[in-house]
Amino acid sequence: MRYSQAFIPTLKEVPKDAVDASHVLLLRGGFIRMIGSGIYEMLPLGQRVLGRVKSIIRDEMNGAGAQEVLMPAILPASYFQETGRWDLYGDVLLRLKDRKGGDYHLGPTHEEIVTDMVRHQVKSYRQLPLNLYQIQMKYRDEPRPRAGLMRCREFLMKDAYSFDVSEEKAFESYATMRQAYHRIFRRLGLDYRVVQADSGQIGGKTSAEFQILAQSGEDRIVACTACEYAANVEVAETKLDTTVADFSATPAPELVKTPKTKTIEQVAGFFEKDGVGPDRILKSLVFLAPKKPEGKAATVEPAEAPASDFTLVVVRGDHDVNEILVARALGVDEVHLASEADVKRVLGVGPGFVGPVEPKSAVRVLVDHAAAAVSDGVCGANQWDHHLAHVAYGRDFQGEVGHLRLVGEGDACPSCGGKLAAYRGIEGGHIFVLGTHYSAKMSATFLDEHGESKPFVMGCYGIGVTRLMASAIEQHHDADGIRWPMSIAPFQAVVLPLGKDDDVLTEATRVYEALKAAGIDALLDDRDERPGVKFKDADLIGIPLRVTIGARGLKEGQAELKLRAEKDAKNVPLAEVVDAVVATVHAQLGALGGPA
RNA sequence: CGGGGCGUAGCGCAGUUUGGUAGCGCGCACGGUUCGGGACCGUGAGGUCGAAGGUUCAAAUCCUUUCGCCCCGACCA
Repeated sequence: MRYSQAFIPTLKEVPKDAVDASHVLLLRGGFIRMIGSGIYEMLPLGQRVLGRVKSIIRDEMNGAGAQEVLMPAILPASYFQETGRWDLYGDVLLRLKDRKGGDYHLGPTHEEIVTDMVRHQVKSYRQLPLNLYQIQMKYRDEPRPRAGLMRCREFLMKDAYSFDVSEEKAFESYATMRQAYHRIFRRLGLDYRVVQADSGQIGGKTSAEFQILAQSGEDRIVACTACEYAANVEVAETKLDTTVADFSATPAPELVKTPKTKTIEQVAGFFEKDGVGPDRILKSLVFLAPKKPEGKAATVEPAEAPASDFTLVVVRGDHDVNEILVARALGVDEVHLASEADVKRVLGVGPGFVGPVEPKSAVRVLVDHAAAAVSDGVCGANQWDHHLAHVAYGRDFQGEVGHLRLVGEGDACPSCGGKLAAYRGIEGGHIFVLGTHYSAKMSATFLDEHGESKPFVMGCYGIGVTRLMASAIEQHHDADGIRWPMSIAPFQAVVLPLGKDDDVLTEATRVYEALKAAGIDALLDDRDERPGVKFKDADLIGIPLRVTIGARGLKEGQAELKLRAEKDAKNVPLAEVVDAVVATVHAQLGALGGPA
């Protein structure tokens, strides 16, 4: 491609709405443009990168035995109604009506549709296993789209679905996909971790997330520094210390006036003189967990919720409550932090002064192991502006003890006891064993070798394609711009002729043509621009290899070869520069584990 | 949905407090000089000031309503 004919609208200034590196650089580099909140169009450069990501995914999916299909983005309501997700999905589902008033929606994911496809066409165990995938736009009316391509309302997703005769076989399909995902993420040049995860609304019991490590990531994960254990903090475990407080030497509880000390920080500040840190403060949070009718969103008016719907959860001041674990302990789907008004109504005192010692109402009390181990703690006194010092679980308050907190940096690995390290991650892929969750609801069955009718055992496997494109930038950029991995760069090499000298342009064009002939995807910056502009643009859009040809070098028969990711350039005889580029491109692709 | 911020030329912004006929930088067009890290000089095109209503002799500016975007939180594959 000749730059003079290319549509690459780079920006010198940072668009004001962009914050994260990937967002800023995709906009500045002329890769994408926003059309509405969470809705973007791909400009030529973006489309090129996307094409490369897609082709790597296709390559590995096909290699793993999956077959590509394409399902509609616009779907009649009946399929999601069949499994109940028409109601469950709530506002996230983008709904529309056709001219006759019929209900439709844009597909947020396609389990129902693919299950329908298979139930109509597959009748025998002889036709299994089957793995079907598509790369297609997904639509979710996110409560808050953000960070450019990271969280969009329209986004490109690769979603695959496996169908097997048994749970055992389904796990084999799952393992195959897991391996394929490893190859895909590696070829994309991403630093990632596979972590245990919550299965969320999709359903199913076994799942793993492919988390791309990045400071800007929305997810928090922990990984063991000594073994393979890694998990999303939502489900992370730790080697539990189930020691219970030894209060034999603990003084009697003492009511202390603590005006205006509501937060842990303030309480710790107040009791600092007594040597009490956050790890000796008992934090009490009130959760509302109404049992909700099957398949319906919670309808209980908070103002009417009885005390029995509230739960007091006690954790150490330096710990955070894991709401998923609380919900699990209570046997409900989800819990919500109670409103301030509810807390006052039920416990007679506001947040900050609530405690587990003789609460005003008979609320259920759950105590985290670590909090139960505090032998001389401080907690809210259930009176305005008062805390209780010298309290201990077992003596001053009771409750059901369990694992309720978010695991974090420094906690003990549940599998080997080593130290866990905390990271932030971007969820790039998520793989699930679904079991018969969808097939049973949709009567999707086959006949096994005994002539018996059985539901398909399914798995599903997603990759956020557009999100991966942004993730790659989060991991590969510097102050000058993007540093694309060779495998997904919009061009593999850029040839920069400098100056107005006709001989320079002639020679640069010769090199460019030779690169193309050698199978290199090259860009020739033949624009009538000053050198600085060409350098800046090349760095910004992140082309991995740069061949610079100037008047001085040309006289000496030299070109300059520079890797975007490295600081220094080196001179290469013009006669050898094409070979050098070809060798470097192949070496880098090979290093990423792809075909060279 | 709660909190905060912002909508003025393609992009980034000033002007709003104290109403008076819309400005700067970049980009764009033309001419000239320049040419290895986003050059310089000159000329020029480009704006229903997010939208609607109101106050006023006069509204980007004041009042009301509304739409949109971003950030934090809630929520979320």
